[in-house]
Amino acid sequence: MPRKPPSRPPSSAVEDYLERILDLIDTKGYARVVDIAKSLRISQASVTSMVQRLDAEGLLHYEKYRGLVLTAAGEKLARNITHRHQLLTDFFKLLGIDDEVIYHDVEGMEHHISPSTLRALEALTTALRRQPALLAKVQNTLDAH
Amino acid sequence: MPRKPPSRPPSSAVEDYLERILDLIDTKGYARVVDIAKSLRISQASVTSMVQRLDAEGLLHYEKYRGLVLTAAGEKLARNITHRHQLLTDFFKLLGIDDEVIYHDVEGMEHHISPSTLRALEALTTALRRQPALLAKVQNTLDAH
DNA sequence: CAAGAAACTTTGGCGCGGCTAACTTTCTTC
DNA sequence: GAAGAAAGTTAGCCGCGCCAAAGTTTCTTG
Repeated sequence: MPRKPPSRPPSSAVEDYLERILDLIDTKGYARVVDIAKSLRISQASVTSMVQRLDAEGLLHYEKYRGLVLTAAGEKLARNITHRHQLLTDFFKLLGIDDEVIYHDVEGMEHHISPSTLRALEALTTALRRQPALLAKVQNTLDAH
Repeated sequence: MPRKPPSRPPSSAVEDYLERILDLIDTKGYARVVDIAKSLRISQASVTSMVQRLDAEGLLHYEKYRGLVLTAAGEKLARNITHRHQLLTDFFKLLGIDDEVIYHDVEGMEHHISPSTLRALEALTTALRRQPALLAKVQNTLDAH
């Protein structure tokens, strides 16, 4: 059995990179340094060094000048992150929050939600979808400033 | 009129400090460096330098070796932060999430919630309090793993 | 296939927010 | 009021995650 390095939980930055990389792969078939950089609005230099780090951590395979692919562990992690992002977005969408605001808030909050909190929000979202009257009430409260 | 420095929005660290400082003042009457340090589980040295910075930003008055008091601006900001923290805690409490988890999650998320999202959560919390049946349903879903 | 363009990497640097160690000031206690 | 304890400060350092500038590799195109 290969020895696992101690590995602390992924930082917010690591989660952001994985999320974008998976999205690029799912939509374009591959993830280039230049695209990751544009997507995250950071420099290519920053992307290169993070990609090297993610390779060292076993989350992706990186070949200098040639590109990268997620490992099984990296893809699994990335899918969890994406799922969490989607659940949060769905929940706030249900509350009628503006898309721009949702994007901003989810981007910041997603890294700090525990699995159990996420499950609770998921259950709540499901329950609320069946209570449009309640949601309408919330909207009224908000519209009344 | 004094010229306002450009001043970016407060960092998460700044918000954490203000939150603890206000809490100490409200409960003990004053906030000493040593207490802030214990409360945030960081060194006194770190607190000293942050306090100097908060003074420079006009959020508190600091007198070397003698202590500190919040300015009007600092207290107002701190109360907003505390209010936000409390709303989030109340909301998750309603969902039946474990206290430890709430504490952890709120600590991380609170810095990333827009006012409009906060208002929506507040309205939702109010509406949900009147729907114990719905909340029970959420609990059932969660208990069923 | 040569040469310019585009992509990528390396190097060195910076700000933030922490730290320890050493020092100074203030408080306490006898 | 002297001396030790406690609180506070300063100096110097570190890791993270970003950057610009310069160098290297790969792609494109006439």
